[in-house]
Amino acid sequence: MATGSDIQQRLEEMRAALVKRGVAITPKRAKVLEILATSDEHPNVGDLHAEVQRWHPSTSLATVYNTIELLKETGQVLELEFSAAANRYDGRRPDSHPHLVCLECQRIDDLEVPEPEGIFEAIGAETGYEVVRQRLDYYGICPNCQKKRESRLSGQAEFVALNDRANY
Amino acid sequence: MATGSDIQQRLEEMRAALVKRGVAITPKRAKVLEILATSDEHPNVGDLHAEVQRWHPSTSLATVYNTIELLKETGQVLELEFSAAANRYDGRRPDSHPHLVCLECQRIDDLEVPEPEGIFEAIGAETGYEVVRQRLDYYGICPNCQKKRESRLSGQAEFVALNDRANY
DNA sequence: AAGGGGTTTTAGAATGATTCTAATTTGATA
DNA sequence: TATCAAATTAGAATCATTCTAAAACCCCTT
Repeated sequence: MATGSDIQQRLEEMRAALVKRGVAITPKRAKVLEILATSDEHPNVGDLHAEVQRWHPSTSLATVYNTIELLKETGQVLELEFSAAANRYDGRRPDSHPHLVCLECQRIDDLEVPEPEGIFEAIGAETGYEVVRQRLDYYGICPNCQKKRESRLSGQAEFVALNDRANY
Repeated sequence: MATGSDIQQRLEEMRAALVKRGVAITPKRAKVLEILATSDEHPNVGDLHAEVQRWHPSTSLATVYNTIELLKETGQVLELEFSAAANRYDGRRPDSHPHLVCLECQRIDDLEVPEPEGIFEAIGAETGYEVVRQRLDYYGICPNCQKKRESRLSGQAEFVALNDRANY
């Protein structure tokens, strides 16, 4: 679990990276950084935009995209790409690490799985690729959505039958 | 390496799945299936469309999308999603398995990595998720693109210096 | 206090993959 | 040959993201 000082430290890293990159930490950018360093919900650009607007109502989408681009360039945010939905962002752990994705509510959780030591090198030796990062996601149904399913089913047995037949 | 009979078998599975699903195997659909069962290049919809058109010039994009949708529904094709580029499709191995993705030329190779036994269940027990599939991709530079890089560099040292300076 | 000059921000247009829609074509069957 | 559902089509719609050109902002110097 992230403590307050974890967050402060992460925020400081992000700021330092942008300063080194030569751009200003404007109030709107600072707010994007803060949300990313704080949130464990892997927000998308729309989420970030809405939240920044609570503090700086004139903020445009372009500013959020622009800030994220800067963070990506400096390796300070992990972008989780989706083709059927907006991309999601992880600012608390910008290194590539595994996630659990709920296919029903689109919730995304971090997953603690130790990386096999030297896996990039091993794959490189075998395939000739120079591996620089990975993506490992598990897709399924989160506990909340499982509960919702159960209560839907228990109350309405006749709908289950219909649903089963739909599988032909 | 895939033999002729591997491909025939795969093709037969696909056809059977669509028949069971209750739709016709039209000539255009048959061609999409054939390309998917044959190709190891993980084509995107545009690639498929262009190839089908060589045989059936009147084919529309919609037909390709529609056929892929049917294959997805019946678990007969693996969709590799990308947000910055068109999705890619693997019809030879429709089960989720690891890939190597070249960041430069977008080549995608299958990767043989044994799945840890019972990993879905283990993650489920730990997190409460009901895991149904995974995605594991390694991103890097393929051997071809590495060679191209080297020859670019060796011939043009002055450009290297310029490039290095661009990193500030 | 005013003016310059570069950076940041903005609104809206452009892009591009994918999905949708409504009309047309096809093909099997009677 | 007539019928009717399934398949196909062209083009419109959608939507996240990127691009563009103009406006706003900020710091520095005078």
